[in-house]
Amino acid sequence: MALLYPDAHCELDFTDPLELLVATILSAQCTDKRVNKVTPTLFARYRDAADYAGADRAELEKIIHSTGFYRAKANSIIGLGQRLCAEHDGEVPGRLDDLVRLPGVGRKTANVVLGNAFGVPGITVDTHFGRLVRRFKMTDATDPVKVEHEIAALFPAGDWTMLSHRLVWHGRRVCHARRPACGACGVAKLCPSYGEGPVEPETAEALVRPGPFS
DNA sequence: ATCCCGAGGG
DNA sequence: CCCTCTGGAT
Repeated sequence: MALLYPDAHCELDFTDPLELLVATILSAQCTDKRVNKVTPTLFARYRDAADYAGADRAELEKIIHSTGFYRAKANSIIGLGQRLCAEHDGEVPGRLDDLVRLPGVGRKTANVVLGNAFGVPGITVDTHFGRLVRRFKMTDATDPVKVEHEIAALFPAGDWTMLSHRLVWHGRRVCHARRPACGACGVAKLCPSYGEGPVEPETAEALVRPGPFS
C-alpha cells in the first residue's frame, strides 16, 4: 500500500522503554499535546522504576493532573514501578505476556511499547484506528484482536508499527470522529462510508453495505 | 456495562 | 453545551 501521509509520525517519540511506557499510560483518553506538556517535569522528577515505586502519591498526581484520570494513572504508575522492581529487575520487559500483566498496561499500551521501544512489529489498535477501520469496513468487529487479524491480512509483510502510526494519524487528522474530512482523504473513493456524511459504526447499514475489501 | 477525570473543539 | 480524546480495570 502506498504511504498516504509521509509526514506521519509519533508525537510521543521516546526510545527509552520506561519513559515510553509511562507516557503511553498517561495518554489514555487524553490528547498527545497534554501528555507532552507534563512529561518534561515528570521525567525530570522520576528517572527509574525505583523512583516511581517510591513516589509520593500526591506529588505525582499533581504533576500528571492535567492529563485526566490522574488518580487511576498515578496508581498504575506507582504500582508499575513496584512491580518492575520486584519482578523484572527494574527493567521494562520486552514480551507481550509480561507487559500486559503490568498495572495500567493493556493491549494497546503494550503494543506501543513493543513496537517503538523494542522494535517488535505489532499492530496498535486504538480508538482512532478502530473508528477508521469500522468506517472503512475492513471489519465490523470491535474486538481488537479480530481487527488486528484483519489488518494483518491486508498488509502481510509491512512495517506494522509504522503502519499503525500512519493509520492512527489518518484517523486523528482526517477521519475525525464527528465530522470526517472526506475531501482531504486519499481513499475516500474506496470508502463505503463516503458520500452519505458521517456514518457511525453503530449504523447497521454501514456494516452491511458492500465495500472494497469485503 | 460502568467508572475514572480534565481539557479542548465545534 | 455536547462530544471526544492514541484505555484500562472492575
